[in-house]
Amino acid sequence: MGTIEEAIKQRKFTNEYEKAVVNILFTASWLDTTNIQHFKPYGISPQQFNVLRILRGSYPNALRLSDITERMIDKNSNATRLVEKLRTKNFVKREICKHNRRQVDIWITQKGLDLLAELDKLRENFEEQFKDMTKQDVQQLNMLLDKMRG
Amino acid sequence: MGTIEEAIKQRKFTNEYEKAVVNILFTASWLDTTNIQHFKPYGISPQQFNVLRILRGSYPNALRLSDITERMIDKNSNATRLVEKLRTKNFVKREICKHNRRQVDIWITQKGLDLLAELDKLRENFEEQFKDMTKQDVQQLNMLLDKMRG
DNA sequence: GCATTAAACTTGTATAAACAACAATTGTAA
DNA sequence: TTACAATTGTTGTTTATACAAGTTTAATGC
Repeated sequence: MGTIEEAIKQRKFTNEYEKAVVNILFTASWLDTTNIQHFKPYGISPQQFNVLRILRGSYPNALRLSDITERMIDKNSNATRLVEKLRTKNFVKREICKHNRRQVDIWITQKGLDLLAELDKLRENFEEQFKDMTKQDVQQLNMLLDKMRG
Repeated sequence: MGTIEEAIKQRKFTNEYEKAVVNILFTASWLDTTNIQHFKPYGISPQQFNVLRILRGSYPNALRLSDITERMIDKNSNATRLVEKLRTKNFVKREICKHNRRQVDIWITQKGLDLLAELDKLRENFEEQFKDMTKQDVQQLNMLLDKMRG
């Protein structure tokens, strides 16, 4: 795909910072599109996948909704609705917390774990294409993104 | 904000590639949220802003809808509807192309140019916060993102 | 205790994205 | 020329986002 200039047919940017912003947004959109296509046959969205992975991270312990929100990539998303979508598909279980009835405990189910195991394989293949980058490249990229957010 | 691990309260990733994917998506979401807030008082969305800037790039020449789609950050967006939104606000003008009546020519108006000039100031301030990064850092970041997309 | 405030979710609503299906125009080739 | 295919946009529909307002429960202050 080459440089961002080629990808969006733009010759010049005001400055390198502007270009980096566009580059990040474009790369994210590209990743998202790929993810959507990956997940579609399994009937989940990238955001739902994200929630499932968060819950796998705490398995076998439950998380509260607020924990999920805190850990989500897209903080603006509506965790209530994402969890409800996953619940109707039996990928997660939810229960009002006994000690504080305002809170909701959420677990991933075995069916959810099985789905993730299936998707893990797909994602390994997907990440294969990044192997042109050295481990050092990727570490550097992570460092620079962290630095950019301040 | 610090590292991505802090930002999404996650301790470990499967590997650095996985982490980079999450980091890009998270950073893009963060940028998008900021952009939405920037543009909201002016009644446009980040995508509409993107279209306006594309049209400014070709000003005073028109672009066809297909040109705009080709240059958009998010290729999945519906350029027809974005342009229509901008047209009702008089930021752009559109006309069926005389030579090929399937095509549509689109220009940015003076009102559109004025809006962008106003927003340019905001964005300069916004980019100020990236000045912790050296120019070399940003160039490196751009290079690595380009490399990641292959 | 009782009113207030805060916490933790949920719901409502307007707008936008995802993606397929459709329509209109032009190009091509027997 | 007259089907057939390809280009270029538009429209429909389902789902998701953005964000505000509402609901329920718990904590706090008098």
